[in-house]
Amino acid sequence: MGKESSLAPDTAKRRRRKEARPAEIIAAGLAEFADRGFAATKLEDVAARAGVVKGTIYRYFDSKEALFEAALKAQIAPVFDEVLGSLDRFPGSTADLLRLVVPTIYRELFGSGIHVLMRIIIAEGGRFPAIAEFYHRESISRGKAILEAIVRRGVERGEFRSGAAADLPMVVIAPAVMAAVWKMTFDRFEPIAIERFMEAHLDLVLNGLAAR
Amino acid sequence: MGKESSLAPDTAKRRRRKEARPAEIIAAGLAEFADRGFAATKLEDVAARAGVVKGTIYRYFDSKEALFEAALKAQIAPVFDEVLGSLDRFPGSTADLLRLVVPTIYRELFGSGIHVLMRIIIAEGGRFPAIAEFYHRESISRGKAILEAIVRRGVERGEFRSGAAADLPMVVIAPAVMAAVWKMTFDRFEPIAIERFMEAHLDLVLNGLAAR
DNA sequence: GCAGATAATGACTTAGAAGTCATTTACTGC
DNA sequence: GCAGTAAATGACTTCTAAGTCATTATCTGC
Repeated sequence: MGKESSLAPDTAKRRRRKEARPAEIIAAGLAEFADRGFAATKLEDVAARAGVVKGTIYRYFDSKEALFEAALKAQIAPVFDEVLGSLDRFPGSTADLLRLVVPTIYRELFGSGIHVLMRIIIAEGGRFPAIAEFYHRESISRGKAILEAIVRRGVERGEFRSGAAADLPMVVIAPAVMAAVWKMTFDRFEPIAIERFMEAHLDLVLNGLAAR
Repeated sequence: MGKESSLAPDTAKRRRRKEARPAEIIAAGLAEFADRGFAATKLEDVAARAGVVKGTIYRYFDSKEALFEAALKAQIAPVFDEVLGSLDRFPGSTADLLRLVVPTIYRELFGSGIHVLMRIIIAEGGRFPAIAEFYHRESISRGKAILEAIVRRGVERGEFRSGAAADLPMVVIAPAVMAAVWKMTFDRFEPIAIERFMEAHLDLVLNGLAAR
């Protein structure tokens, strides 16, 4: 953090921090957008949360919309690519591979800010097609490719049945999506235990794909 | 949709239709709320769509929020109850029962306005907990009960394995939820074929639950 | 320690949408 | 047909939040 040569560590009220501001404003914006939606979010609130004043936001972003798009793009991190390559090298069964990958997805979904992102995409995707398209291209389609590769591996090695489910590997991850949706809608009224849910998910999927 | 017939002798510009207005305004409101969200929806637009003027809305609803709640409550129709009773009487296997019930759910989800409702609940649930709670109580928890009854039947008759998936029957319907979410976010960029998706869904679930 | 340069501020303007209400007009019973 | 009524209107007020900008305070190099 910045420092000052007075008594309290950070007394100056107008610290100039050109480098740090955008990221702080983006983080504040993302949080506000996530639980209010684009239209209901006030830049005044975003500013307050970021520890600045509304006018400051306009030094770094042209408009509310520009901040919105910047915030979402900053959050969409394609971490998938390396996984695809390492699939070939995995030594165990494909069931074990799924037992490794599925919990990773749950951790990503519920540990990081991704389900926050999901809510925004669902809520605002219609009005910001560019964002939905970007997210689809950068994250969703890659995740899908990985799933396809895994299921194909299982079929090729004779571990999984071929059939309708193997042809549309998306269904394999559906319970995780449902859990995320539940978390953001009904969890207050009827909480779900993610750990148990994930076990049920794996139980269903591994048995559903397994060759007889 | 309910528009005025411009040819017919319906020229009067201020028809008084006390009975029909509320339903028309609600329908218009639901449509606008669904693709704009609560905050971004303008009552002026709702009025235009309903063929009235903004002031008229206030004859029937106290506020934008009141209209919103009325619209959602009108759409939440608990059609589940009779199903629960008829489960006992179903003659076939539990797999066949699911092959009957799952397509019904897909038809409900995609044929009627339910996935529209879903989007609103996801987008605005945080700001309108009363609505989310109502929807959960009237629809979700009943659907869940039905699923539980079906899976229990399968286990009791020795058709389904008992295990993690059978203990949390929610996972069984997850792919339908995912399909609905997909429809409202990425379908423009990468359309999914609901029919094929449903087959993959049933394939995965029936095999995943089946006793060995 | 001084003089630019510019990050940050907060008071301001503006736009747009919620909500109000006096007036107009269609319908009703007589 | 007429008078009373209330449904519907549209012009109005009010309020809120986006976006602007002249001023102020902090930082930098000298």
